[in-house]
Amino acid sequence: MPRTKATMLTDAEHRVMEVIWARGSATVAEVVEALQGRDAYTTILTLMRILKAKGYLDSRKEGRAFVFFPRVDRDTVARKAARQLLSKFFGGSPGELVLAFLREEEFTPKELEEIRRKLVNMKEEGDER
Amino acid sequence: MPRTKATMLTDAEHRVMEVIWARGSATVAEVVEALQGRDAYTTILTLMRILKAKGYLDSRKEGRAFVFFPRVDRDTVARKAARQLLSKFFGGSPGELVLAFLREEEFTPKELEEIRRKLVNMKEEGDER
DNA sequence: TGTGAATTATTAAACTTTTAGTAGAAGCAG
DNA sequence: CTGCTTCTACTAAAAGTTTAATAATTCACA
Repeated sequence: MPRTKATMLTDAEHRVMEVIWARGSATVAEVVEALQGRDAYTTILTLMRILKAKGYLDSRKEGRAFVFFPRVDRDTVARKAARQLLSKFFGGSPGELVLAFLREEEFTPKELEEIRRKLVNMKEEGDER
Repeated sequence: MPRTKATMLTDAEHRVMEVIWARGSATVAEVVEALQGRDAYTTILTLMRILKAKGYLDSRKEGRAFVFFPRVDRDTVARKAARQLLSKFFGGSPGELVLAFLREEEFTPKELEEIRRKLVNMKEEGDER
């Protein structure tokens, strides 16, 4: 039985993607710099090659170097990761996760206020229709 | 540079842990049965050995077979996984995640009501002090 | 045009994950 | 006690992850 294809970002890949999402695009050298030399140049190069193979990045030659840019946007990846977490631990329901955190009182007062406001807005919108 | 030790549950490990969390404890054979023969007996055995080495499970000999039981409870693991997701994608803030889902309106009305109620309770508790 | 710096390509080592086979121990059924 | 069944221990192979060195290429400029 072949192992099932892993589709999520690994930790190392995620570090690289964050840099490129933040900048819009980047060369290998730029990612290395942004990560403050955490990894060797060739390590980053390998990761970016893998990310391209996986479809997360694309690249075009620009002058001497390749410029890489995202093919998947951050929100989409974030949402997918969240869904996966939810399906594993929270019965697939975002509400369960929220309630788990609420139970632990792990929100800042400011966040709570923002969530309340948002909920009120949604209720009003719902009532109008 | 040695690679940084991965501490989270892998997918295969997670499947096994879910069975044992649900039952309280289980032998290898019981896990195999619960997973409906998805994996060979020895595959599950290997995973349970790894989980024991990682500290997620412990075991005691009982009759002919080993009975495995959790050393870490599900909520703790869930919360840790959630934290990791949050730190990767949502600025470490549970509120950000909630708001992301709220933006997408991915809650059921029942969940929304429950969250509202919970928020009101928390507000009252906060006001009393 | 040759040389040095930058960049990419190739290769791979060490470890983890996923999958499982085989050998051997240990208990139960006659 | 002898063989059957159950279970564990040992072993391992293929793929994925993380890390990086070395070789090859290419461009700029002296």
